[in-house]
Amino acid sequence: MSTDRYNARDAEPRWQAAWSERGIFRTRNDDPRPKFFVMEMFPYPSGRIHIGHGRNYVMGDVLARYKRMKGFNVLHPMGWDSFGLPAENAAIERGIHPKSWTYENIASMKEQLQLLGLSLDWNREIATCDPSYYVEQQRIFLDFLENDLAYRKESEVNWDPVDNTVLANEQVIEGRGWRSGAIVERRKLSQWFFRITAFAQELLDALDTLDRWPDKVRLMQRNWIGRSEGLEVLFELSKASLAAAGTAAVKVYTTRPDTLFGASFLALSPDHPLARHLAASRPELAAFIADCKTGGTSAEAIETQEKKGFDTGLTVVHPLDADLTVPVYVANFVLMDYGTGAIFGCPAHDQRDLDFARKYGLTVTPVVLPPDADPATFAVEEIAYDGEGTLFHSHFLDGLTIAAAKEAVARRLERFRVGEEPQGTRKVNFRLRDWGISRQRYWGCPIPIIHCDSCGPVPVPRDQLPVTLPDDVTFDRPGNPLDRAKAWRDVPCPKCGAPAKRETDTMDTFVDSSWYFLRYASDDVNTPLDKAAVKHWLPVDQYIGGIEHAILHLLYSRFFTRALAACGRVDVTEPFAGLFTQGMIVHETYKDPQGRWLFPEEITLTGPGTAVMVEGGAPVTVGPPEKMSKSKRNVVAPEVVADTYGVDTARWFMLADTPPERDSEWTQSGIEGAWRFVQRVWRQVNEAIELGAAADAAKPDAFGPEATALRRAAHGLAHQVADDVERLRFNVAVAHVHEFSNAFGQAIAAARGASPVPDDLAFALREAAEMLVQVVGPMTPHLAEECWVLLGHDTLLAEASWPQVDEALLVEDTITLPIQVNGKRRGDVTVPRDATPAEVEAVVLELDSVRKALDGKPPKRIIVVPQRIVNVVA
RNA sequence: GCGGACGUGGCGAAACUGGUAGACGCAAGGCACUUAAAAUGCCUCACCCGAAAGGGUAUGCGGGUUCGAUUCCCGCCGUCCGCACCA
Repeated sequence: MSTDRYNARDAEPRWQAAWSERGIFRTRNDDPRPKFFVMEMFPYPSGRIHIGHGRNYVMGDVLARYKRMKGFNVLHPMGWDSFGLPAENAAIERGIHPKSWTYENIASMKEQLQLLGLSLDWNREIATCDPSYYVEQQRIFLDFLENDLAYRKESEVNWDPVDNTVLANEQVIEGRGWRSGAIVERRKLSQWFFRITAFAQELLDALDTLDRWPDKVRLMQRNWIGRSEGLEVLFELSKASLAAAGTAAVKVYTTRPDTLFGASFLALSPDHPLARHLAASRPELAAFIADCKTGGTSAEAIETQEKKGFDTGLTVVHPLDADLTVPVYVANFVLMDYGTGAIFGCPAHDQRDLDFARKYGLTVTPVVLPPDADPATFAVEEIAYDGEGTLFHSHFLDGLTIAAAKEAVARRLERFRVGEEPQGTRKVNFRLRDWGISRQRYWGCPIPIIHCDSCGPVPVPRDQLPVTLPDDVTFDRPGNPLDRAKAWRDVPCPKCGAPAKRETDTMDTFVDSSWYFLRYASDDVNTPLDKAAVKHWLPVDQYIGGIEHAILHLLYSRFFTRALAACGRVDVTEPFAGLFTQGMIVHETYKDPQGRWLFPEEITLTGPGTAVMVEGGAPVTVGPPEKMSKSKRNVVAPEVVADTYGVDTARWFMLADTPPERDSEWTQSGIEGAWRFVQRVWRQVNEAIELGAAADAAKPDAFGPEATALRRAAHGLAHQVADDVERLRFNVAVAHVHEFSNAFGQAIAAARGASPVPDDLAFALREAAEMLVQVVGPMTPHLAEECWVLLGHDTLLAEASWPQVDEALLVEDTITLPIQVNGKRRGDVTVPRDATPAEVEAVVLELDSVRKALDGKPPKRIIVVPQRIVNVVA
């Protein structure tokens, strides 16, 4: 029997081959066991991966392997989010076709991923750029179209006037095109949209049912959907303004109808129809509107933009007091696509309105009086008041709370009429916008539409799907190659047969990832969306991925699932029952004296925060830990770790110490610690086999204290780690394994001292070794297989069960209670587990430390918390 | 600006629903084994006073509730994240 080192380099490929040969991770839909669907967010095949990419896959793998041991039919699939801009950039920069670039990357990344020993069902591997995948996406598009969930409308895009091309937001850098450097314009194009807003309320409400999602993510989605309740109010134009306006009234949206008596201006969006109407005959207004259009759409451009207004000279009548009129401005900060594109300004109670009023000399009338403020002297100067209070200066609202005033105004305006319409209408608004999916790009899923001059946009007949991307395209010029692919583009109209053109826009890649989890359910490539299989597998029991997808990907996926249900394609509404957002792996950064980034293997650490270069010994600037990235070179290649320490060491390290939702720092000493532990398990199992009972030894009738202690530790381990893994507390699971290993080591040392080893201890040693191996199986699967063989098994541990826990061993007969006097610990006492509080009290009062503290006086009170603590109040 | 989270030894952290603060690991120091080193095993390791026994102080800071607070409440300070002209 060998107690040499465990040779990961030899063992790991062997076991990976064994798993693969036996096909044990192949999942069948007709398996009768209860299902468990665990998946990690699929990667974009950008090229080589680094160890930082591996953390979420390892976490998912631990759960998948654990659930298999617990008797579940586990689905743990993998795929590639393989459409996207980087492939096109590679084509432009290096002349490689996006398709070859993508598939080459998939091949090498797959090899690297497989190195990690993940228990994936590669039979269900998908790539979103494969026609066998996107054919279904095109069908879904047509389903959405037929169910009024997809539509076409004009929308603004970033336009590069030099390259004559549309730019994605991330290609606009400081308002300029990333390649041409030209100032980006906003231009309107006809584009396809998915009607996610139809589900706004459902998507919001259902967040409450997602109790296994992080609160943070639910909150982010809630804010993103952004529901607000308010009132639409018609402001009639005053008589003098009617002719110029050419309309009878302007509709505004407000969430603060209570402050209506504080209104001092109305502001229209530059895109508001009335603003445009007026601009037609007023060049200075047209110029103002044009001026509003310059500048980027980015957040910081908007933030720094000065708030500007243009006085139209028109006035409107106050809806609650016909004697009052309010001036109408056009203002650059009013958005056309939220509410009605027009607002009323109440400067006293809205900071932005106040700034605007001060700038243009408008009146500021406070109408909400803060509690305890004096109505005679309260005034708003520089800071608007948006707190609670009661109404004043507000006629029939005076004295009401804000909530009551809102209600009173709504009731009154609902009864008033402007023409046929009620003057006020309660309205719920959402911040959420419909999802524009058109991208003027080549490397994406083609939109299955043909544009005909006489028939308009015509869906591609379903029997002609998929519309596949043409391979014969060039990237030597800016713009979308599909626009130039004449042979592909020019087709007859499916309806009338006249010459027509294909839609050359492709879908946003977020569409690809919005239903791939449904695709995994099917094990038949010809039925990519299999309703019965989806019903069987969905929802995903545990989804694991980065927090960066908290909003878009996860919201789009939720929408897609609901939309598909509305189309009758699936029976589920929420795709992900459990969500976990894992932290990143970070690593220190290193720079040479010239300021160039260095790879970790190019430096030698010489102390805390100091390092020198391996070659030449020049001093190295050590930077703080940051997300691993190729550009900063603070990356570690998985194959290097596998070669040096073995993959199990890397897996153990990734799970240890840091809570999985936090960022974890990759360090040399940390990985060495993990390596030592892997070796320790190997050694302990070997020693336990040597000292322990034979595999077929009968269980002794009785166990002495030493053997019992070890058995308690081993059964406690299996119990604890099961709980830890279920709750994804991998760092705590690792700590519990360490704790057990310490106890195991002591038992082994004790056994060494005995000769011969008593039967009960020998049995316990062997049992403990078995349990340890089973428990670490999900975390360090190769090591566990190797130990499993040593233990005499001819099966695979990957197919073994989780150890049976003897519940009786988890409870002790006696229990040690800490004793406090006045809340300070003054000792402890060991009592029978089932001792009554009175019995405990009696024992406690006899304690020297307690007597000393009481100093002969009777205690005021004794609190006995059974099986927890005793507190004596002196 | 709005919303949220977090703050515990030299470091990563643990502490279940208000009940022994610092489990477990890393680093550091000591000892054993060794010709020596590596590896391994054992021991020490929050801070202050003390030779020790023991005592005191400690979970960002200040209050509060409680027999008892890392945990609950209020106010500050700091760090991080999300949204951001949303009427």
